[in-house]
Amino acid sequence: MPLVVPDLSGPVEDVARRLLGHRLRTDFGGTATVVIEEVEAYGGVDDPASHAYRGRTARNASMFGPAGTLYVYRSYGIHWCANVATGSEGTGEAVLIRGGRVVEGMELVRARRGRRDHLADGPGKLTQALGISGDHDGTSVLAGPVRLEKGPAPDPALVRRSPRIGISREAERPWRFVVAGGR
DNA sequence: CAATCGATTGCCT
DNA sequence: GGCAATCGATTGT
Repeated sequence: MPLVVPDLSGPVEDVARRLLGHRLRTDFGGTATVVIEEVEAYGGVDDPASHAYRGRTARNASMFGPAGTLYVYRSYGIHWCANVATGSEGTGEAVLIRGGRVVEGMELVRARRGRRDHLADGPGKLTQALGISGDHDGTSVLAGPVRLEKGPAPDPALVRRSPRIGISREAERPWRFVVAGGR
């Protein structure tokens, strides 16, 4: 019997890479699904680039939840960014879902985004495409309303690894994974 | 209590 | 390629 639930155990950078090819889906107001093509891993209190670095706070509490807990935070006062907590409860490790390709609910996504392309090729764009907001912070991607589902892993030859984007500290840690042809 | 600054995006030149 | 938009958690006085 194959595992039907995403495996979120193990080192966070391994989980991040594993999430490539998985799907993120929402059903409210219509169904929209994105295949994940870009992710970044963030560690817990030992990772200076992570929101969890300074310990548990009101904002980042979801990062410290059990694996599968959705951590949604506001970025630049405008956008929402979605992460999935991984590892053991209390570690603060999470994977930032940075980008993907819309495979279901195309017209719904286009309406939400107000444009016909570049629908989910960035963390803020992806959350807008799926209708994810702070309301979903703390929910589990294993139970919905925002669900993570297993999908076929991409060709390993197409997976690129690079430093994380948009951060000032510990920028050299190569914990960003992208499927080539994506961003 | 006031100041600071993003794990970004989209429109401008 | 440059930069404004926008807001709340975090940090400083």
